[in-house]
Amino acid sequence: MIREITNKYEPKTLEKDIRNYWDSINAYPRSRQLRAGSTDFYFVDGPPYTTGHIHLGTAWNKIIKDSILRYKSMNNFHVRDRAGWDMHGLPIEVKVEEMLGFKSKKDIEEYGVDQFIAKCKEFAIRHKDEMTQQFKDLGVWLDWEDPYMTLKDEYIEAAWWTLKQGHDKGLLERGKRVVNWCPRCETAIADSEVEYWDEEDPSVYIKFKVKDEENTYIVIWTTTPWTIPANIAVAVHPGFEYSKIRAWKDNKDASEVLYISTSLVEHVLKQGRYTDFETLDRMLGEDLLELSYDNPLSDKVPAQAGFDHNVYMADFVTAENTGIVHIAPGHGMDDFILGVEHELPIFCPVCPDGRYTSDAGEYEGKYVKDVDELILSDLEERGNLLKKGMVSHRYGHCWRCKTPIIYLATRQWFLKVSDIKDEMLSEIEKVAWYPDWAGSARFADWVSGARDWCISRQRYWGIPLPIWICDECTEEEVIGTMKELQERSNLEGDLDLHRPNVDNITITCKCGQNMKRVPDVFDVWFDSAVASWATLNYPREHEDFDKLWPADFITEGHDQTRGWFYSQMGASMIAFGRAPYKNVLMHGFTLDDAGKKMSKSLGNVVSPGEVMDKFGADSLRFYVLSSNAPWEDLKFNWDEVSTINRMVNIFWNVYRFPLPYMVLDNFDPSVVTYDSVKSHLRPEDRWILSRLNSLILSVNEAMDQYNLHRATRPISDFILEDLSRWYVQLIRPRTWTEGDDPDKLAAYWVMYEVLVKIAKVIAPFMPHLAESIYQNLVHNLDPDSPKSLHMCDWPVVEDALVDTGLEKQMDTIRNMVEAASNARQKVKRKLRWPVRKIVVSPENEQVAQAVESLMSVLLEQTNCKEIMILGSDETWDELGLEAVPQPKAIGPAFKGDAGKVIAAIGSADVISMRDALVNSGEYELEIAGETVTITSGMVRFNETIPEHIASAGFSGGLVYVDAMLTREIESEGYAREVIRRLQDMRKELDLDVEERIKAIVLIKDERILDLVLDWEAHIADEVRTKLLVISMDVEPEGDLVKEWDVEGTGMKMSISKIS
RNA sequence: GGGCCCAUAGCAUAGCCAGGUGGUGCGCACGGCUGAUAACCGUGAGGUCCGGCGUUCGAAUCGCCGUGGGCCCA
Repeated sequence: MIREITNKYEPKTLEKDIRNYWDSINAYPRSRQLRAGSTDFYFVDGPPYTTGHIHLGTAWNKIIKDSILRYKSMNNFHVRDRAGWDMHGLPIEVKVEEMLGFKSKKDIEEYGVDQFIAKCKEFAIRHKDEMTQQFKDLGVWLDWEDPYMTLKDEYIEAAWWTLKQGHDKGLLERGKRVVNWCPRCETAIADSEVEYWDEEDPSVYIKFKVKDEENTYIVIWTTTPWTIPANIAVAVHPGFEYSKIRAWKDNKDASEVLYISTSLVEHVLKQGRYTDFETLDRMLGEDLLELSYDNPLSDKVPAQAGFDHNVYMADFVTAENTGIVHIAPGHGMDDFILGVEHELPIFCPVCPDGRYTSDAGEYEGKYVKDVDELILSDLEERGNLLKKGMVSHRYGHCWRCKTPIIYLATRQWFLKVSDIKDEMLSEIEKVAWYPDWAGSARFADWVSGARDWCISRQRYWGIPLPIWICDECTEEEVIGTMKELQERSNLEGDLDLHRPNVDNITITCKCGQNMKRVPDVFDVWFDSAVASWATLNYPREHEDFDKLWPADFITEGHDQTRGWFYSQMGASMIAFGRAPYKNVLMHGFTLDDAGKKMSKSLGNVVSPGEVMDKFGADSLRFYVLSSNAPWEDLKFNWDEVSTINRMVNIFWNVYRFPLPYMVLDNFDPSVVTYDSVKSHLRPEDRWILSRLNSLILSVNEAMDQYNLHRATRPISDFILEDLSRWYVQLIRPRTWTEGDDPDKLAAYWVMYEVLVKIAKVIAPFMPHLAESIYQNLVHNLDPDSPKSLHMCDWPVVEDALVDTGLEKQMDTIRNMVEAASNARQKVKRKLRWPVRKIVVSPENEQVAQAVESLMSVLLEQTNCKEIMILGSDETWDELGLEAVPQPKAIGPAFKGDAGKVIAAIGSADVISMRDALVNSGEYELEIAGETVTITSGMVRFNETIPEHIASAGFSGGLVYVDAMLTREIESEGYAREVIRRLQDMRKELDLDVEERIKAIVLIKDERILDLVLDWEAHIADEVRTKLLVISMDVEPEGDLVKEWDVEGTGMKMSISKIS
């Protein structure tokens, strides 16, 4: 049996019950198994990092995934969807360090690496479990029971195996490079781990003394004075013009000679407060090559004495500051490249912890970021400081601990991505990107600028680099699997592949000596990079990989362009030479309602839990899916969520509305079928069925393009506009009839059909609500039906039921009803009062036809007794016509008599005047016995509308509402006024629908009493009275007595229960 | 400094690719309905379509230059 439902939509309990039900029947695994054997749809979950609670963006991400997968599954795809977790890396180490109160790597070493690793693992697993629950609460169906986890052995093997492929292909390289370095974490960090924001730093102009030229200097500019001890060269642009100038401050005798870019001479001199200058020479950058200079701090940094300091050419020099760039090959990317090119010393006198080494002489032991002031005063002492100031500029920071990064030249392991860049670019074109520019513009741009990927980290909690190096002969070997490691190390059984255990495993080199593992771990981005095969347990197992890989679909936020989209592409190119995915949907970010990033410091963070608490998961889901195109940033707005919630609530009411009647009538959809009601379908029934099928079609089209907003918005429109505001209003009277009325059964069948199909259509987006409707309306009646809606097939569009012409007609009718209602307001006639007549002046034949075929709907919805349709040139004869004289035309023609003519036009017969002017263009007007002829330009005609008639326009023409009162209409109107008030009183007493009452109505006005009495029997029926007294002398008394003012007439009514 | 995206009423959005009188929802004001009723419906007021320049008979739409926001990079 169909059951009635609660009055209010209560998502929290409903959703919880549904999730419990899913658990109890194993709905998720069954729904997947059901499709085994069908076409596979291989989805790879971008693994969230296990640091704690999910935020709105993560929720949105999983909601998109879940909606698409549910849709695919209902469309008979066999969905593969292991959830994934990113569980290694510096972020977790940093959190654990914070918990343990650690400040540096020394603390970790003292605490014990094995214990530290254990803490990290515990942290990752605990958070994975917490986050799993939060995702489940959103109704997200992924394989939560058997997720892929980057810390598992089989996963680590996938990473190892991939690196081995890189090694075999000659793409793995160990080399000294300048890397982003976090001096707190004491590790290299990837470009993608650097976070930029504005910071105040010194802005200094420094003079380097030119060798063998008295009092002559090259002027450079820098924001990192601490790199001056490591200065090896300066660079100029070969094409720029430079000037050699003599400059002085007030006293020309104390002048200096300076080399500066010509265009910047004045700027620099202003900085140094020089008062005047003269140009000695001008030259191109390339002419500066023979200059050499002294490092100003060479007395403090003895190692500098051993270096030459010369000028070099570089294209990266810009015409800013001085046009000459200070080069420290140990401390800058460009500097390093220039240094390698010219075989300069890569001088890097800084330790991993950011303190100077003994190579830095007197600066040894000082933290580089602390010595800026000291170095500046040393420079000043030596007369090398031209200007010191401050500047606010973008500076990089470790994105975990927020420490400003420095650049250090260190030995690291690299994957030579730059070697395979072109292949990557051509693979990008083979992938379908949604939206297109995510791949063709954005991703392609990032890849074309890609540099070699530094994959080594000097840390603990990560996948250890599987590289073993011989102590003796420096032979390198990369291990690809655990089995390989067992063989090479002569160890048996499962090996712990994490640090520190794996650090102790040695293997024997060809040369007979021991090989030791390099101590580094992988950059954590490499972990998730291998997800598309690691989640299939490749290379340990091959079967799934051969069948499924590459992924059919992935989706992540646009920050992952440089992240997971890229890391996967890189790793896959190395391992397999092709893209690891076929379709990529890039989604946006969640921002606050002002479009600002949500952040703890701004205090504008909204958690998904908060939203679910207020409105439930389904409303949150529908909100994030419908409010934006997926690839646009979502400005979270509470009001909009609440609007969605209102829509869902209306849907709940729509669903609830027919249930009491169906229950009362024992409606059974297995007996009442389409065939049995087919011949009783009204036009509005056929209309809503057509709309329903058209809706499914548009949802299909949108979903095929992953356009979730274009799928969900029409659903919401359908529910509000078509179902709630129209269809339910239309069928209301039919549900009231008693007995086996075929007209009523037809309405039931249609409503049932619509609800069941809509439940299926909303299933991907609002899975809980959809399931609960399905359980009540389908599974509840038919135990053989699938146990869950999410095991059902997606509804097929029934072309035979689609009638777009009818949809258009209904649209017209609705506009007409609106116009009529508008016109009623103008004559102040409530809808409760019938009107005598509505006249439609249609714009074209289609509109007229719409009125003809949907006449019944129009009559009912406008509460009107008769509809009249005018022909194309016809005007309604009850409208008056008014002649408006045109003085502009009359004046010149009649001069002094114009006034008389105007007056005569006003009193002439309007109809015959118009007819004559239309037919012949002339009209004979009589003025005081004389006849004058006027022409058509002299008069304009306006329709005049009588007071009881109002008109309003609509998209297809004009409607006139004739609200003239007749006795019948007044009588019906007053009767309905009385009925409404008695119903109101019933409700106030909270009576049952079926309950019978006694009612007394006292109306002192005899005329109105008389009018109401015409409808006495009808009133008694409508308000279910056993005894009804309507009179002018029986005093109302009983359970509830009220006085009313009905259109200015006082009435007193009472109702009482009859026991 | 560079790449990509975004900017339309108080708020949120459609329209932009394929130029032709800018729609819709929320909120607001007024009104209606009355056994979906702590629900629902109608009407109305609200727009230099971010700014400027250009192309065109005509620009929210196309182009260029700015401004602001987002992501990514240097």
